[in-house]
Amino acid sequence: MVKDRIIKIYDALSDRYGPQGWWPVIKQIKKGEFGCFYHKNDFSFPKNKDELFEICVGAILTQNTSWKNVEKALINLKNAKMLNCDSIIKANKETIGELIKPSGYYNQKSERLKIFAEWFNSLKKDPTREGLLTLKGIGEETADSILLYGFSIPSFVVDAYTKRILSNLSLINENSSYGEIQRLFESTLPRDFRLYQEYHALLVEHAKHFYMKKQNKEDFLLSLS
DNA sequence: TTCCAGGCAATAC
DNA sequence: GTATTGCATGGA
Repeated sequence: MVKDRIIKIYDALSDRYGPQGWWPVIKQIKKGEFGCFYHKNDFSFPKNKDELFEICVGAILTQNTSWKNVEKALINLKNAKMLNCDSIIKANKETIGELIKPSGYYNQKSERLKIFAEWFNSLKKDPTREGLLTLKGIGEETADSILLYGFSIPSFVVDAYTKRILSNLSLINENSSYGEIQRLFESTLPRDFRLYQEYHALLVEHAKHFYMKKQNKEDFLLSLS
């Protein structure tokens, strides 16, 4: 049964990789120097509103972009004292674009950050998925990441890795929709944001270890024939 | 040099 | 409704 395997896969990944501590947050290493860190076994993040905003910014910047590049962009913003909602609202797109350049698509992303900041600023209570999805630049995965890691609301995040792993294990069809995959997890697992956070992070970790880049994979297969 | 990365919106059919 | 394309940088 598929649902049993969803549980067993979590246990196996958890045994293999241990606690993940997502979402990584910026921390001061020493005076004037910042780094990005995970926080294993600590689910008390985000600690404040700026940190919450930072997680949302990271979720937008990491769209189709490696996290390493996003870190550079986040640290640029932090050094410029602009990793907060007010600063993003006040700054012009060109200024933001220059700082987030390492994360790619900087013209689109700087506009999307400004749209998001306006919305974030007028937020009175916890957001809904539907509300987030009305924003230009926020699709399903980004909305779920913001809900799950920013607001600690159990909304399972489905990304390209999740799809690839489940498809490889024949647990889903190649062309299953986002919603179908999300429902598979959400109808199987206890509704606990900590579990959802760890599970998604573990899938990404496993994919990074196990799945090789296309070219390397082909070379690997060729070497066996 | 080519390919890829923790997607999304606009456009085309 | 589903398929394709543009967006951009840095690392392997």
